[in-house]
Amino acid sequence: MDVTTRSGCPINLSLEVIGDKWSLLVIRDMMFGNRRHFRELLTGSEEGIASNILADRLQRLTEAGLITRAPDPSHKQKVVYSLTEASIQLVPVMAALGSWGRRHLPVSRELSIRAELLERGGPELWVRFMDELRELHLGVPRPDGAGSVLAELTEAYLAEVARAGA
Amino acid sequence: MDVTTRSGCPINLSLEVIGDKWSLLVIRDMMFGNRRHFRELLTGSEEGIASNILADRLQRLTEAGLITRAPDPSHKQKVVYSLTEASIQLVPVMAALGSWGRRHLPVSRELSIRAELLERGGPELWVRFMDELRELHLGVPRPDGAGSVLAELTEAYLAEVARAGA
DNA sequence: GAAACCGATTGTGATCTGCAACTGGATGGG
DNA sequence: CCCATCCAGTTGCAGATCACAATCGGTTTC
Repeated sequence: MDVTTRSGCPINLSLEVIGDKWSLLVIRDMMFGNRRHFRELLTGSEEGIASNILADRLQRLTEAGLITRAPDPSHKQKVVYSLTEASIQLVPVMAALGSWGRRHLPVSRELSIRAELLERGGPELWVRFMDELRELHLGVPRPDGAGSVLAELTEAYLAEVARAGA
Repeated sequence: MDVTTRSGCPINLSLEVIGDKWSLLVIRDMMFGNRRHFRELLTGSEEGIASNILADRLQRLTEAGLITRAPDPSHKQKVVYSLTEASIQLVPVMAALGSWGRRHLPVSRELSIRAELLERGGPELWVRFMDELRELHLGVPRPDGAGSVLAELTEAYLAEVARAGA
């Protein structure tokens, strides 16, 4: 659907796919929040995405190959969105962007704890996380006993929320 | 000027600053193309940025602290734009984005050679490059004998252009 | 003194965005 | 069966942002 390409530069092409204010947030919520349904993405968003924008981005990302869409067997009307290998490989981009934002922008403590852990964990942690995402979204089995990076990140986030809210 | 913040999430805040199709390209051209004047950025852009968009982005990025503006002593009307420490630290983001784009999008060989070198060089190369950018843009001296990453990248690019054009 | 160059600004339509209301169908409880 | 609720979106609309071309006043070059 991408008939007009401005240039063959990798950075430019990446921006043509994810260079807007919402696409990466949708992927972030699917990736770190494990949100898989339209409603979850719509109402769970910290930033308050509008339903038409969400619908548009889900469609665009699907066309770009960053997301797949499948009916939910448990509910005839529900749709399950999954990450693809391409979007799973955005983990390092997310980590870099999170590290940079954490360092240079007025982030909130609760929401930046995950970025901090991703930064401290480095590439080894990213790889573990990506393997977990492959299991969750692509059904690729992992060896037993592999811990859950997602759970670690979520726990750390909730602990920060509890501390702040106390 | 950023009165409305959608959330304190590092990724969201980063996107509010550089989450559009042009900002990162302007920084890319300053960073990898060493373009420092309005005209250089305007006419040297592979993607053909419009002058009003360029003016707007330069102003926005200046307000966001990613760019500084100074008169050019050699020409009363010229203005020199420089990267700041904040934008220099976008090097890892650029590298991650370049690696991802190179792997998943229809990039051209000439324009992706730099992304490939950045990926192969890894964080050690990025640090050397960032030191070089600090010297070029912030006037921070480096030890003598430190090679030029920028020159290496540019040479590799030109070699690819020559090969393709031959 | 004329031509070229400098960093922008202006005007114009086209596209994108945010917001609220709404759609047709599915589900669950009484 | 009935009705409230939930589901993934769609529609309409106003305002913001976008791309493109022409142009600005001033500076430098020849």
